[in-house]
Amino acid sequence: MDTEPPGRAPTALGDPRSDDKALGLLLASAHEAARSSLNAELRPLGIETRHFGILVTLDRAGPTSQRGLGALLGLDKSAVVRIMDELERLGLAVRKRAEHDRRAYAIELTTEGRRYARTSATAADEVSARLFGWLSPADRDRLVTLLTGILTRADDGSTGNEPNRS
Amino acid sequence: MDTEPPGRAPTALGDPRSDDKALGLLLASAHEAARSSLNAELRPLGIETRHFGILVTLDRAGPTSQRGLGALLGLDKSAVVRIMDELERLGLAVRKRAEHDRRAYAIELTTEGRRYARTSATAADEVSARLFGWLSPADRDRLVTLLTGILTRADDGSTGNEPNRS
DNA sequence: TATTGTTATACTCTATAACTATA
DNA sequence: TATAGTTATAGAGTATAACAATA
Repeated sequence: MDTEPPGRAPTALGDPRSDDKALGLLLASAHEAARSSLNAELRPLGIETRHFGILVTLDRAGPTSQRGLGALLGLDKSAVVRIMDELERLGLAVRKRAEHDRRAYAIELTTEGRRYARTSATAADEVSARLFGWLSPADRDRLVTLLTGILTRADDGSTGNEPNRS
Repeated sequence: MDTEPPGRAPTALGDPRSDDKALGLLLASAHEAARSSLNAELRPLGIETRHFGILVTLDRAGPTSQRGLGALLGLDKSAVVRIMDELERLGLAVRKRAEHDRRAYAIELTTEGRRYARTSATAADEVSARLFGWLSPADRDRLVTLLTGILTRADDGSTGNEPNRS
């Protein structure tokens, strides 16, 4: 018989269909669970979501500065430094100097890094298939529209707490 | 006709309508922006989202044990200890001993705590109106269904990876 | 033995400020 | 002056393990 969803109880504060606090909690839970799932899938590779994002971005966009990576992924520049330190120590990416601007880097994937980018993308696909695969194209489109609407409205009025406007 | 989404670039990794990684990033961004908005609104009261959740829950459910609060809000018991320390220091809640179980507390709001619970709920309503008020009942229903589906599918498979031997 | 709560610890994420070297 | 990157630091979220008192 149907028991309550285990562990987390997204409706604990009320019904998210009518209760804003419960809807916010549901949003938080879905995000946290999704990230946790991806981390679990990436664990055998020895990387986590933060590395994954940069690997995939570099594999896609080619050599990029740290600031560029931060802008693409919504990360602070200091966060990119830390993640890049880890990726270099893992031998997956290298900091080469940009030719035209000696302040900046042109971050490149190593051969191993490119392999990791693709292997981890495949691993991530398995998580995605489970989490998002059941969505019809219309469902998915709707979800993106709804989330984007919430995001832009939050960013509008959040007391000038602008994220990465650098 | 469509220009790029402002501020954060949730589509930086790709189009979330077709790219799973971008959809995950969008989910993260929406959550983070929502929490940030609520924190900004609660700041004048001197509390944050974590206190808000407990205040509202206590105001609604009446005296509750710490473990009960954690279960309702998806918080670890050690997290509840920390938040309760803060709420007691703020004079908003008190730890009374449960009558039937001398291990447990029956956490109660103070008069001031009840006032805070309602004032902060009103403040939260303003955030909610901006973030969620534009959703039609059908939109909202759909969003809840989609997020719940993602959450349960994530919780299903992500914890099975832990070896967790005894 | 199991559970409530406490403490210690640790890792992640986010954010800021101060600093360097270039531009 | 402004920008790319580095470093240090801090707060918040999440999690676990060890422990005392009680069930």
